[in-house]
Amino acid sequence: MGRIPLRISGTVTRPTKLDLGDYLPYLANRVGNIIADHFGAHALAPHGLSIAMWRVMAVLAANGSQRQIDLADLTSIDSSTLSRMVTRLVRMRLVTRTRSAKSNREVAVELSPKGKALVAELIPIARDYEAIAIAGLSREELDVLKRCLRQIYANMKTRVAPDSL
Amino acid sequence: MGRIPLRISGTVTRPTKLDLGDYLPYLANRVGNIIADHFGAHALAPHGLSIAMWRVMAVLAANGSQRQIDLADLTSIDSSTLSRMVTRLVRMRLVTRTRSAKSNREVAVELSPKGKALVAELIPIARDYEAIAIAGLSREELDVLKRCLRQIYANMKTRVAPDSL
DNA sequence: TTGCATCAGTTGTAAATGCAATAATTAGGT
DNA sequence: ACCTAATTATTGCATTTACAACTGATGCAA
Repeated sequence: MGRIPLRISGTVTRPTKLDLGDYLPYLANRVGNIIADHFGAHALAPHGLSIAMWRVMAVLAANGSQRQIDLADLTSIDSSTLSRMVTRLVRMRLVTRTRSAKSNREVAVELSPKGKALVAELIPIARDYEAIAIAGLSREELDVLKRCLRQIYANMKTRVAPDSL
Repeated sequence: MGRIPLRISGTVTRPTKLDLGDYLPYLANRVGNIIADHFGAHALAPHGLSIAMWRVMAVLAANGSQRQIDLADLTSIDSSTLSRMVTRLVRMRLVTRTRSAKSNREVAVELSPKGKALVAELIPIARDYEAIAIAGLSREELDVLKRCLRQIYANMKTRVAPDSL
């Protein structure tokens, strides 16, 4: 993994600045957060939902009934946090939590009718925010952008979990 | 902001699923977080630093001495959180906090020599992680990617603060 | 100058988070 | 079948976080 120090007049020098405006992880994080913050403040907060809760509901809407551990994996939320979050969502009558049929230690989390209705209401708004975000980008640029992001995620994912090594 | 409902045989139907794998805010967030997590676990944790702390130090390295309120703005960290964080960084002898010369209510946060040394040590590692992330992307794709991310951020930024409106 | 608004930073407090430990169940090997 | 290991979810607890209230300092208008 060759970081090559530049050698100037016999002395090894390393750059001591990182131009954050050109640093990909920073750019990606910033973009992901600013969109989420706007959507959260305008669309989610009125319903008492956090961004994390929204992600859970979106995953449930897209993939159907899930075990908590799968939800945790798909949303990158710690399973203990998720457990308490599902409790809250159940209290809000947005999801149901039932013991799985085939395995008594598993739990099946599912959108309730009320949850489905709310997701259906929020999805177009989420799309609106995406549209605002990508304004001015061409179809081709957008394709490249998404493909690259998927590729990068795959690159990091195969690089094993962040805690191993 | 035209979300166009599709009208099928007289009934207005709205899509009730969001394909997260094709949804830009999700993709961006996921990418930003997975890189940060890897870097945090491998490079930062051994030094007792969180990702938020690293961002503060990177900003200080790039932009020099800053007031806390500016740091808060540049890093998107709440000013109260930042206040306590700077206290920790001072205790670790990585930054200094001195009363600003021209205004007795302001504070000037600056990297200490030890902080500078640590940043200089970490920057090449940060670059390594960026390199791992973008493996397989062409120069052109990378340019498009970064340009698009900058554009998107600008789009959202002009859209006023997330709490106004 | 005086009074008031604004600004930078800190602190109080309740809620949320993540790690570790635990309970409860299932899977696998011999 | 039996014992052990692995899996899933929950809870205890210390840390972290964000919002609000507050302190102190500065700016500004009359």
